[in-house]
Amino acid sequence: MAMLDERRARELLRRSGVRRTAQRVAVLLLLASAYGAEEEPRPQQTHLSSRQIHDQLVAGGADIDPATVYRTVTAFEHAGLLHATATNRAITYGLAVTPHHHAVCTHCGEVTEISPDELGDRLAPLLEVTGYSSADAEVTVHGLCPSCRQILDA
Amino acid sequence: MAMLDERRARELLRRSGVRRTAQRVAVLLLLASAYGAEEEPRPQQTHLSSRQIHDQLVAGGADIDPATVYRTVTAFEHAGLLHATATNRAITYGLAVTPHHHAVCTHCGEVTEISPDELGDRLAPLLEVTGYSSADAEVTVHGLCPSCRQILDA
DNA sequence: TTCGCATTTGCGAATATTTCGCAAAAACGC
DNA sequence: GCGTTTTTGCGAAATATTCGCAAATGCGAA
Repeated sequence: MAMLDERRARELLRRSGVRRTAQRVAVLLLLASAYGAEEEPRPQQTHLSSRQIHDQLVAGGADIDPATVYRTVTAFEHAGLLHATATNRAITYGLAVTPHHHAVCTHCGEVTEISPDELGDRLAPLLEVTGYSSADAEVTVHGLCPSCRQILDA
Repeated sequence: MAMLDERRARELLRRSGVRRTAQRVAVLLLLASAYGAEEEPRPQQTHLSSRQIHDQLVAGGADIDPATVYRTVTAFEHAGLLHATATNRAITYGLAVTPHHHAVCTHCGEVTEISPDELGDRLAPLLEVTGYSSADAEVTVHGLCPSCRQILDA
């Protein structure tokens, strides 16, 4: 189900210059599994807050300290493994293994994934303007999702 | 210097269906002034955290409670006046009077503004994919800014 | 493998941050 | 102006985040 198995997770960490520890692998796998299959009408939560990460890991039987989660997401973000998004009033983290993109509704907070395929080369012109390289850039669209717009228009 | 004077701020609040109070006008003006002129080689900070907003207002002689700032940014964000971005480890807020766009460096946290003009119609095709309307959508690019990429490549 | 060094973890505690309830104050429509 | 509704400040509680340090772990070299 997950796009990332234990083996890949390990390699990813090594390549990213991050020491491989049980805790870090766990965080990585959890975030990977959050991506899961995408068959739901409304995508499930792909981004998790530090607290959610900790809670879910503990619920899954892992033994990890909250402080470690904080340190881990910080390290991961610096290594470019994660991507932080402001959702409602919390910072949530999503896997950034492959550049991918999001649309975040400013009203309901829902995060919709946009695959690079869907985006095609519509991104390149936009990046040109910024000087960022498309290799490691991600785009987040903030706005009203279609359903919230309907509600608010009423 | 600011793109927003007292008069405009008031009108903006009214149109947004937000009650006009001294505190809210102050927050709005502060964020507007954060935009300032854009002549610096490195853009100054255009997005502020709740704490920064409070500190700067107090430093400027205003009398406002931290709790009010929290409530205000929440209200503003809902009204579509602000836009939240995850920067480093904090949520920061920037004015969203006119849709505008950002590039956030995941390494140094710097936020670069992209004007709608610069973007031209490069945005529309991207929004098509999401179903979001271009009227109220903003784009944030996350990645390595050119200078951080150089540093990290070394 | 085993050893040694550098990094990471957990823990406990110190700090920050954010939310809440409530009474007083301020805004808005009439 | 007047009454109603919303917002504010305050104090306190609930959460969240960071820190220091000793023990544990990972990783490269021998």
